[in-house]
Amino acid sequence: MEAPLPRAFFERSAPQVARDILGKTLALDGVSGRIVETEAYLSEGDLAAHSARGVTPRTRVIFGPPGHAYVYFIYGMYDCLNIVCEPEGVAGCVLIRALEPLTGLDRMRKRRPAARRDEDLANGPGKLTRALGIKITHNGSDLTRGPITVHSPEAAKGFQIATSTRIGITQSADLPLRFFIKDNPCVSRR
DNA sequence: AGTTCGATCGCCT
DNA sequence: GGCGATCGAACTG
Repeated sequence: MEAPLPRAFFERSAPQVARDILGKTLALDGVSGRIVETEAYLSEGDLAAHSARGVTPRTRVIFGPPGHAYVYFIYGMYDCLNIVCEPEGVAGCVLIRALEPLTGLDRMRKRRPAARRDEDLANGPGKLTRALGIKITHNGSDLTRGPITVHSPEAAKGFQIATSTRIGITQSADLPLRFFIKDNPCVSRR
């Protein structure tokens, strides 16, 4: 596995990072997957962003330096992984919504017994954190140092990027900030 | 201190 | 397609 993506990769606008990170590899402790679906959350004019109402104990890391994990606990059961973007002091992050499993499938299956097919192991934001073992304790983790890392794949595959509105939000719901690899079977929704 | 509701998932009909 | 699980963050008073 090659070196993790450098901090400069993440020190850009959230929509830019959300597009460019498609096809990259997310890894933790030998378990990894190809990022096939993301959503961008903006620093300004985005009421759906957790950072929209300023710095709180929860949203603190979103305003911190880029390339760190923002992990939050939702619906009493699920952890969701975001990657902090933009220069330090500016909010903005990318929600990782789905992975195509690459390595460590046996461990993913143990952690996700409800998944009937391998495509279902990590095809949702709550599913992929469970499949990889990502929890709230990883909040603030530096992705350029690990243990959670993002890499360019050894051999890049060609793919088309599709865009849509974001899933599961009620405010700022019309912004086209969801990005996914077209026709990939591990995307959470068409 | 109490209330509301959520960037979800899986099971039920 | 609908809904319950399950609990913390944020807001109200």
